[in-house]
Amino acid sequence: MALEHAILVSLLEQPGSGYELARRFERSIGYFWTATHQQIYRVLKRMEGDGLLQVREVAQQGRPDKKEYSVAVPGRAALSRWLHEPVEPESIRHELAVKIRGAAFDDPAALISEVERHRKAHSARLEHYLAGEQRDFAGPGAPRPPDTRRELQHVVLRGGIAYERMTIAWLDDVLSTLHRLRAASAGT
Amino acid sequence: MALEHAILVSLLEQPGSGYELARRFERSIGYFWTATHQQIYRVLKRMEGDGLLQVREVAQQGRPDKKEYSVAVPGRAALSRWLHEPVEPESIRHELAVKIRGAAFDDPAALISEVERHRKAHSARLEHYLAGEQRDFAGPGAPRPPDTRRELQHVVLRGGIAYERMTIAWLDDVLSTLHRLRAASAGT
DNA sequence: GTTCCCATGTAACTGGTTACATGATTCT
DNA sequence: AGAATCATGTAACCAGTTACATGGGAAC
Repeated sequence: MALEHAILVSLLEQPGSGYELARRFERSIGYFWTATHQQIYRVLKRMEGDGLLQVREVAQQGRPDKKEYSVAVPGRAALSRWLHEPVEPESIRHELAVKIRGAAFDDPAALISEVERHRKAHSARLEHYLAGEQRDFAGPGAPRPPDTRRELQHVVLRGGIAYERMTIAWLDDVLSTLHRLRAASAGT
Repeated sequence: MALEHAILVSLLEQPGSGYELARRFERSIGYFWTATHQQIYRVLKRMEGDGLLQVREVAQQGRPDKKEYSVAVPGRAALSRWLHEPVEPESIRHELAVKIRGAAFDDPAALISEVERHRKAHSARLEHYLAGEQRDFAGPGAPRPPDTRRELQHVVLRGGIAYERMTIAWLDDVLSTLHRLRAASAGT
Protein backbone atom coordinates (compact mmCIF):
# COMPACT_ATOMS: atom_id res chain seq x y z
CA MET A 1 0.00 0.00 0.00
CA ALA A 2 2.99 2.27 0.12
CA LEU A 3 2.48 3.48 -3.44
CA GLU A 4 -0.82 5.06 -2.41
CA HIS A 5 0.91 6.88 0.39
CA ALA A 6 3.79 7.99 -1.78
CA ILE A 7 1.24 9.42 -4.20
CA LEU A 8 -0.55 11.22 -1.39
CA VAL A 9 2.71 12.78 -0.23
CA SER A 10 3.68 13.79 -3.73
CA LEU A 11 0.28 15.33 -4.46
CA LEU A 12 0.31 17.20 -1.15
CA GLU A 13 3.69 18.63 -2.08
CA GLN A 14 2.23 19.58 -5.45
CA PRO A 15 -0.99 18.55 -7.25
CA GLY A 16 -0.49 17.06 -10.70
CA SER A 17 -1.50 14.63 -13.40
CA GLY A 18 -0.68 10.95 -13.71
CA TYR A 19 1.92 11.82 -16.27
CA GLU A 20 3.55 14.34 -13.97
CA LEU A 21 3.53 11.87 -11.12
CA ALA A 22 5.22 9.31 -13.34
CA ARG A 23 7.97 11.85 -14.02
CA ARG A 24 8.38 12.56 -10.31
CA PHE A 25 8.75 8.87 -9.71
CA GLU A 26 11.76 9.00 -12.00
CA ARG A 27 13.43 11.57 -9.76
CA SER A 28 12.65 13.10 -6.38
CA ILE A 29 10.22 10.72 -4.76
CA GLY A 30 11.48 7.99 -7.08
CA TYR A 31 14.79 7.93 -5.26
CA PHE A 32 13.15 5.82 -2.60
CA TRP A 33 9.99 4.55 -4.24
CA THR A 34 9.50 3.60 -7.87
CA ALA A 35 6.43 3.20 -10.03
CA THR A 36 5.62 3.16 -13.73
CA HIS A 37 2.93 5.20 -15.39
CA GLN A 38 0.71 2.15 -15.90
CA GLN A 39 0.71 1.44 -12.22
CA ILE A 40 0.18 5.08 -11.33
CA TYR A 41 -2.86 5.49 -13.59
CA ARG A 42 -4.38 2.35 -12.16
CA VAL A 43 -3.89 3.43 -8.56
CA LEU A 44 -5.02 7.00 -9.21
CA LYS A 45 -8.29 5.69 -10.58
CA ARG A 46 -8.81 3.51 -7.55
CA MET A 47 -7.93 6.28 -5.14
CA GLU A 48 -10.31 8.65 -6.86
CA GLY A 49 -13.02 6.00 -6.61
CA ASP A 50 -12.29 5.69 -2.91
CA GLY A 51 -12.68 9.41 -2.47
CA LEU A 52 -9.07 10.01 -1.48
CA LEU A 53 -8.38 12.26 -4.44
CA GLN A 54 -10.12 14.95 -6.43
CA VAL A 55 -9.73 15.38 -10.17
CA ARG A 56 -9.94 18.49 -12.24
CA GLU A 57 -9.85 18.42 -16.04
CA VAL A 58 -7.37 21.00 -17.23
CA ALA A 59 -7.40 22.13 -20.85
CA GLN A 60 -3.99 23.09 -22.17
CA GLN A 61 -2.85 24.79 -25.32
CA GLY A 62 -0.51 22.95 -27.63
CA ARG A 63 -0.74 19.91 -25.38
CA PRO A 64 -3.30 17.26 -24.61
CA ASP A 65 -5.71 17.96 -21.80
CA LYS A 66 -4.73 16.56 -18.48
CA LYS A 67 -6.43 15.46 -15.30
CA GLU A 68 -5.02 17.23 -12.35
CA TYR A 69 -5.29 15.24 -9.14
CA SER A 70 -5.19 16.70 -5.68
CA VAL A 71 -5.63 15.22 -2.22
CA ALA A 72 -9.15 15.30 -0.80
CA VAL A 73 -9.88 15.50 2.92
CA PRO A 74 -10.25 11.72 3.37
CA GLY A 75 -6.93 11.28 1.58
CA ARG A 76 -5.18 13.49 4.04
CA ALA A 77 -6.78 11.57 6.87
CA ALA A 78 -5.65 8.27 5.35
CA LEU A 79 -2.07 9.54 5.15
CA SER A 80 -2.18 10.74 8.72
CA ARG A 81 -3.49 7.38 9.89
CA TRP A 82 -0.69 5.59 8.06
CA LEU A 83 1.94 7.90 9.52
CA HIS A 84 0.83 6.92 13.00
CA GLU A 85 0.95 3.20 12.26
CA PRO A 86 4.24 1.35 12.56
CA VAL A 87 5.80 -0.06 9.38
CA GLU A 88 8.14 -3.00 9.49
CA PRO A 89 11.84 -2.24 9.08
CA GLU A 90 12.26 -3.62 5.62
CA SER A 91 14.64 -6.24 4.47
CA ILE A 92 16.78 -5.49 1.48
CA ARG A 93 16.62 -7.35 -1.79
CA HIS A 94 19.92 -7.26 -3.47
CA GLU A 95 20.17 -9.24 -6.66
CA LEU A 96 23.84 -8.47 -7.08
CA ALA A 97 24.55 -10.11 -3.72
CA VAL A 98 22.85 -13.27 -4.94
CA LYS A 99 25.07 -13.16 -8.00
CA ILE A 100 28.20 -12.71 -5.95
CA ARG A 101 27.47 -15.75 -3.85
CA GLY A 102 26.46 -17.65 -6.96
CA ALA A 103 29.75 -16.80 -8.63
CA ALA A 104 31.43 -19.37 -6.37
CA PHE A 105 29.85 -21.99 -8.63
CA ASP A 106 30.97 -20.32 -11.82
CA ASP A 107 33.79 -17.96 -12.74
CA PRO A 108 34.09 -15.15 -10.16
CA ALA A 109 36.31 -13.10 -12.47
CA ALA A 110 33.47 -12.93 -14.98
CA LEU A 111 31.57 -10.79 -12.49
CA ILE A 112 34.15 -8.02 -12.47
CA SER A 113 32.72 -6.09 -15.40
CA GLU A 114 29.21 -6.43 -14.01
CA VAL A 115 30.28 -5.05 -10.66
CA GLU A 116 32.12 -2.21 -12.38
CA ARG A 117 28.96 -1.38 -14.28
CA HIS A 118 27.03 -1.18 -11.03
CA ARG A 119 29.71 0.96 -9.49
CA LYS A 120 29.43 3.39 -12.36
CA ALA A 121 25.64 3.55 -12.06
CA HIS A 122 25.87 4.26 -8.33
CA SER A 123 28.56 6.91 -8.86
CA ALA A 124 26.32 8.62 -11.38
CA ARG A 125 23.42 8.54 -8.97
CA LEU A 126 25.59 9.96 -6.21
CA GLU A 127 26.72 12.82 -8.44
CA HIS A 128 23.12 13.48 -9.32
CA TYR A 129 22.06 13.57 -5.66
CA LEU A 130 24.95 15.84 -4.74
CA ALA A 131 24.06 18.21 -7.56
CA GLY A 132 20.47 18.27 -6.32
CA GLU A 133 21.63 18.96 -2.80
CA GLN A 134 23.82 21.81 -4.02
CA ARG A 135 20.92 23.20 -6.00
CA ASP A 136 18.13 22.87 -3.45
CA PHE A 137 19.81 22.93 -0.09
CA ALA A 138 23.06 24.84 -0.54
CA GLY A 139 23.58 26.35 2.87
CA PRO A 140 23.61 30.14 2.84
CA GLY A 141 25.77 31.42 5.69
CA ALA A 142 22.81 33.19 7.21
CA PRO A 143 20.57 30.91 9.27
CA ARG A 144 17.25 30.72 7.52
CA PRO A 145 13.98 30.15 9.37
CA PRO A 146 13.37 26.45 9.92
CA ASP A 147 11.26 25.07 7.10
CA THR A 148 9.89 21.68 8.06
CA ARG A 149 9.18 20.40 4.60
CA ARG A 150 12.57 21.43 3.32
CA GLU A 151 14.40 19.96 6.28
CA LEU A 152 12.63 16.64 5.89
CA GLN A 153 13.28 16.51 2.16
CA HIS A 154 16.91 17.25 2.86
CA VAL A 155 17.33 14.53 5.47
CA VAL A 156 15.81 12.00 3.06
CA LEU A 157 18.20 13.14 0.35
CA ARG A 158 21.11 12.79 2.79
CA GLY A 159 19.94 9.21 3.26
CA GLY A 160 20.17 8.63 -0.47
CA ILE A 161 23.64 10.13 -0.53
CA ALA A 162 24.79 7.97 2.38
CA TYR A 163 23.36 4.90 0.70
CA GLU A 164 25.18 5.55 -2.57
CA ARG A 165 28.47 6.28 -0.81
CA MET A 166 28.21 3.11 1.23
CA THR A 167 27.31 1.07 -1.84
CA ILE A 168 30.25 2.43 -3.83
CA ALA A 169 32.66 1.62 -1.01
CA TRP A 170 31.23 -1.88 -0.77
CA LEU A 171 31.48 -2.43 -4.51
CA ASP A 172 35.15 -1.46 -4.26
CA ASP A 173 35.51 -4.09 -1.57
CA VAL A 174 33.81 -6.61 -3.84
CA LEU A 175 36.06 -5.69 -6.74
CA SER A 176 39.25 -6.08 -4.76
CA THR A 177 37.99 -9.41 -3.45
CA LEU A 178 37.29 -10.60 -6.99
CA HIS A 179 40.72 -9.43 -8.17
CA ARG A 180 42.39 -11.17 -5.27
CA LEU A 181 40.58 -14.41 -6.02
CA ARG A 182 41.51 -14.19 -9.66
CA ALA A 183 45.17 -13.65 -8.82
CA ALA A 184 45.11 -16.58 -6.40
CA SER A 185 43.51 -18.94 -8.89
CA ALA A 186 45.95 -17.85 -11.61
CA GLY A 187 48.82 -18.60 -9.27
CA THR A 188 47.65 -22.17 -8.57
CA MET B 1 13.05 -14.36 -11.40
CA ALA B 2 15.70 -13.74 -8.79
CA LEU B 3 14.07 -16.08 -6.30
CA GLU B 4 14.78 -18.99 -8.61
CA HIS B 5 18.41 -18.03 -8.75
CA ALA B 6 18.68 -17.50 -5.03
CA ILE B 7 17.27 -21.01 -4.57
CA LEU B 8 19.77 -22.42 -7.03
CA VAL B 9 22.65 -20.80 -5.15
CA SER B 10 21.36 -21.98 -1.81
CA LEU B 11 20.87 -25.55 -3.03
CA LEU B 12 24.31 -25.59 -4.60
CA GLU B 13 25.77 -24.52 -1.29
CA GLN B 14 23.77 -27.28 0.36
CA PRO B 15 20.87 -29.44 -0.87
CA GLY B 16 17.76 -29.32 1.28
CA SER B 17 14.00 -29.37 1.63
CA GLY B 18 11.53 -26.56 1.12
CA TYR B 19 11.29 -26.19 4.86
CA GLU B 20 15.04 -25.92 5.23
CA LEU B 21 15.19 -23.37 2.44
CA ALA B 22 12.52 -21.34 4.19
CA ARG B 23 14.69 -21.32 7.30
CA ARG B 24 17.73 -20.23 5.29
CA PHE B 25 15.70 -17.39 3.90
CA GLU B 26 15.25 -16.20 7.45
CA ARG B 27 19.02 -15.93 7.89
CA SER B 28 22.03 -16.32 5.60
CA ILE B 29 20.64 -15.90 2.11
CA GLY B 30 17.66 -14.10 3.60
CA TYR B 31 19.88 -11.16 4.52
CA PHE B 32 19.65 -10.00 0.93
CA TRP B 33 16.70 -11.91 -0.46
CA THR B 34 13.51 -12.86 1.36
CA ALA B 35 10.84 -15.44 0.66
CA THR B 36 8.14 -17.21 2.62
CA HIS B 37 7.63 -20.96 2.68
CA GLN B 38 4.50 -20.70 0.52
CA GLN B 39 6.40 -18.98 -2.20
CA ILE B 40 9.31 -21.38 -1.91
CA TYR B 41 7.16 -24.50 -2.23
CA ARG B 42 5.44 -23.05 -5.27
CA VAL B 43 8.69 -22.16 -6.99
CA LEU B 44 10.36 -25.47 -6.09
CA LYS B 45 7.52 -27.33 -7.75
CA ARG B 46 7.83 -25.25 -10.87
CA MET B 47 11.59 -25.60 -11.00
CA GLU B 48 11.34 -29.34 -10.59
CA GLY B 49 8.80 -29.44 -13.42
CA ASP B 50 11.25 -27.44 -15.55
CA GLY B 51 13.97 -29.97 -14.85
CA LEU B 52 16.17 -27.51 -12.95
CA LEU B 53 16.02 -29.50 -9.73
CA GLN B 54 16.02 -33.11 -8.62
CA VAL B 55 14.00 -34.39 -5.68
CA ARG B 56 14.74 -37.24 -3.37
CA GLU B 57 12.24 -38.44 -0.77
CA VAL B 58 14.04 -38.78 2.53
CA ALA B 59 12.45 -40.78 5.35
CA GLN B 60 13.34 -39.49 8.78
CA GLN B 61 12.85 -40.89 12.24
CA GLY B 62 10.80 -38.92 14.73
CA ARG B 63 10.07 -36.38 12.03
CA PRO B 64 7.94 -36.17 8.92
CA ASP B 65 9.50 -37.31 5.68
CA LYS B 66 11.02 -34.59 3.60
CA LYS B 67 11.78 -33.95 -0.03
CA GLU B 68 15.38 -33.10 -0.52
CA TYR B 69 16.00 -30.91 -3.51
CA SER B 70 19.29 -30.59 -5.31
CA VAL B 71 20.38 -28.77 -8.45
CA ALA B 72 20.23 -30.74 -11.70
CA VAL B 73 22.56 -30.10 -14.62
CA PRO B 74 20.12 -27.77 -16.46
CA GLY B 75 19.70 -25.82 -13.20
CA ARG B 76 23.40 -25.20 -12.99
CA ALA B 77 23.41 -24.09 -16.60
CA ALA B 78 20.52 -21.73 -15.94
CA LEU B 79 22.40 -20.16 -13.03
CA SER B 80 25.52 -19.77 -15.12
CA ARG B 81 23.55 -18.11 -17.90
CA TRP B 82 22.03 -15.67 -15.43
CA LEU B 83 25.41 -14.86 -13.93
CA HIS B 84 26.64 -13.79 -17.33
CA GLU B 85 23.65 -11.58 -18.01
CA PRO B 86 23.63 -8.03 -16.68
CA VAL B 87 21.07 -7.16 -13.99
CA GLU B 88 19.87 -3.61 -13.50
CA PRO B 89 21.33 -1.72 -10.56
CA GLU B 90 18.25 -1.73 -8.41
CA SER B 91 16.46 1.19 -6.94
CA ILE B 92 15.69 1.13 -3.26
CA ARG B 93 12.22 1.11 -1.84
CA HIS B 94 12.22 2.76 1.48
CA GLU B 95 8.87 3.13 3.12
CA LEU B 96 10.29 5.03 6.06
CA ALA B 97 11.60 7.69 3.71
CA VAL B 98 8.08 8.15 2.33
CA LYS B 99 6.87 8.57 5.89
CA ILE B 100 9.52 11.13 6.70
CA ARG B 101 8.57 13.30 3.77
CA GLY B 102 4.92 12.76 4.57
CA ALA B 103 5.47 13.91 8.13
CA ALA B 104 5.73 17.47 6.82
CA PHE B 105 1.95 17.31 6.42
CA ASP B 106 1.35 15.94 9.87
CA ASP B 107 3.26 16.04 13.15
CA PRO B 108 6.97 15.30 12.56
CA ALA B 109 7.56 14.71 16.27
CA ALA B 110 5.13 11.80 16.17
CA LEU B 111 7.63 9.98 13.97
CA ILE B 112 10.35 9.96 16.60
CA SER B 113 9.30 6.75 18.29
CA GLU B 114 8.86 5.02 14.94
CA VAL B 115 12.35 6.02 13.85
CA GLU B 116 13.74 4.87 17.19
CA ARG B 117 12.07 1.52 16.69
CA HIS B 118 13.72 1.16 13.29
CA ARG B 119 17.05 2.15 14.74
CA LYS B 120 16.73 -0.60 17.33
CA ALA B 121 15.85 -3.19 14.70
CA HIS B 122 18.84 -2.23 12.58
CA SER B 123 21.17 -2.28 15.59
CA ALA B 124 19.98 -5.77 16.43
CA ARG B 125 20.58 -6.87 12.86
CA LEU B 126 24.05 -5.36 12.90
CA GLU B 127 24.89 -7.19 16.12
CA HIS B 128 23.64 -10.39 14.58
CA TYR B 129 25.76 -9.92 11.45
CA LEU B 130 28.84 -9.10 13.50
CA ALA B 131 28.34 -12.19 15.61
CA GLY B 132 28.04 -14.27 12.45
CA GLU B 133 31.20 -12.71 11.08
CA GLN B 134 33.04 -13.46 14.28
CA ARG B 135 31.79 -17.04 14.21
CA ASP B 136 32.35 -17.86 10.55
CA PHE B 137 35.11 -15.58 9.40
CA ALA B 138 37.16 -14.77 12.48
CA GLY B 139 40.59 -14.22 11.04
CA PRO B 140 43.15 -16.68 12.34
CA GLY B 141 46.58 -15.08 12.32
CA ALA B 142 47.85 -17.73 9.96
CA PRO B 143 46.95 -17.08 6.32
CA ARG B 144 44.59 -19.81 5.24
CA PRO B 145 44.40 -21.05 1.65
CA PRO B 146 42.05 -18.88 -0.39
CA ASP B 147 38.58 -20.39 -0.33
CA THR B 148 36.45 -18.78 -3.03
CA ARG B 149 33.07 -19.62 -1.60
CA ARG B 150 34.02 -18.43 1.85
CA GLU B 151 35.53 -15.20 0.55
CA LEU B 152 32.45 -14.42 -1.48
CA GLN B 153 30.11 -15.16 1.41
CA HIS B 154 32.25 -12.90 3.56
CA VAL B 155 32.22 -9.98 1.17
CA VAL B 156 28.43 -10.21 0.93
CA LEU B 157 28.19 -10.23 4.72
CA ARG B 158 30.47 -7.19 4.86
CA GLY B 159 27.95 -5.53 2.56
CA GLY B 160 25.18 -6.27 5.03
CA ILE B 161 27.28 -4.87 7.86
CA ALA B 162 28.07 -1.70 5.90
CA TYR B 163 24.40 -1.29 5.07
CA GLU B 164 23.29 -1.56 8.68
CA ARG B 165 25.98 0.83 9.91
CA MET B 166 25.07 3.37 7.27
CA THR B 167 21.38 3.02 8.07
CA ILE B 168 21.93 3.49 11.79
CA ALA B 169 23.98 6.62 11.18
CA TRP B 170 21.30 7.97 8.89
CA LEU B 171 18.54 7.23 11.39
CA ASP B 172 20.54 9.23 13.95
CA ASP B 173 20.63 12.07 11.48
CA VAL B 174 16.86 11.75 11.03
CA LEU B 175 16.31 11.72 14.79
CA SER B 176 18.37 14.82 15.39
CA THR B 177 16.53 16.57 12.56
CA LEU B 178 13.19 15.63 14.08
CA HIS B 179 14.30 16.83 17.52
CA ARG B 180 15.55 20.09 16.06
CA LEU B 181 12.25 20.67 14.27
CA ARG B 182 10.31 19.93 17.43
CA ALA B 183 12.39 22.37 19.44
CA ALA B 184 11.97 25.04 16.78
CA SER B 185 8.22 24.63 16.60
CA ALA B 186 7.95 24.65 20.41
CA GLY B 187 9.87 27.90 20.48
CA THR B 188 7.52 29.64 18.06
C1' DG C 1 -2.72 -30.56 27.60
C1' DT C 2 -0.73 -26.92 25.28
C1' DT C 3 2.76 -25.09 22.76
C1' DC C 4 6.64 -25.36 19.67
C1' DC C 5 9.08 -27.51 15.83
C1' DC C 6 9.11 -30.18 11.53
C1' DA C 7 7.07 -30.59 7.11
C1' DT C 8 3.99 -29.74 3.18
C1' DG C 9 0.78 -27.60 0.85
C1' DT C 10 -3.84 -24.72 -1.44
C1' DA C 11 -6.41 -20.47 -2.47
C1' DA C 12 -7.35 -15.80 -2.87
C1' DC C 13 -5.66 -11.58 -3.38
C1' DT C 14 -2.63 -7.55 -4.09
C1' DG C 15 1.08 -5.31 -6.17
C1' DG C 16 4.29 -4.73 -9.90
C1' DT C 17 6.10 -5.50 -14.75
C1' DT C 18 5.86 -5.83 -19.72
C1' DA C 19 3.68 -5.32 -23.91
C1' DC C 20 0.49 -3.01 -26.67
C1' DA C 21 -2.23 1.05 -28.18
C1' DT C 22 -3.49 5.88 -29.54
C1' DG C 23 -2.92 10.58 -30.91
C1' DA C 24 -1.48 15.49 -30.99
C1' DT C 25 2.57 18.72 -30.90
C1' DT C 26 7.22 20.26 -30.93
C1' DC C 27 11.96 19.86 -32.10
C1' DT C 28 15.81 18.56 -35.32
C1' DA D 1 10.46 12.81 -42.37
C1' DG D 2 11.44 11.07 -37.90
C1' DA D 3 12.14 11.33 -33.05
C1' DA D 4 10.94 13.14 -28.63
C1' DT D 5 7.56 14.92 -25.39
C1' DC D 6 2.93 15.21 -23.48
C1' DA D 7 -0.96 12.58 -22.10
C1' DT D 8 -3.90 8.54 -21.12
C1' DG D 9 -4.98 4.16 -20.95
C1' DT D 10 -5.97 -1.67 -21.45
C1' DA D 11 -4.56 -6.50 -20.92
C1' DA D 12 -1.87 -10.24 -19.68
C1' DC D 13 1.16 -11.90 -16.82
C1' DC D 14 4.36 -12.66 -12.94
C1' DA D 15 5.80 -12.15 -8.18
C1' DG D 16 4.78 -11.64 -3.46
C1' DT D 17 1.62 -11.61 0.68
C1' DT D 18 -1.94 -13.31 3.73
C1' DA D 19 -5.02 -16.60 5.27
C1' DC D 20 -6.23 -21.22 5.81
C1' DA D 21 -5.26 -26.22 6.41
C1' DT D 22 -3.23 -30.65 8.08
C1' DG D 23 -0.74 -33.77 11.05
C1' DG D 24 2.86 -36.06 13.83
C1' DG D 25 6.47 -35.74 17.50
C1' DA D 26 8.98 -33.40 21.23
C1' DA D 27 9.30 -30.51 25.14
C1' DC D 28 7.41 -28.35 29.22
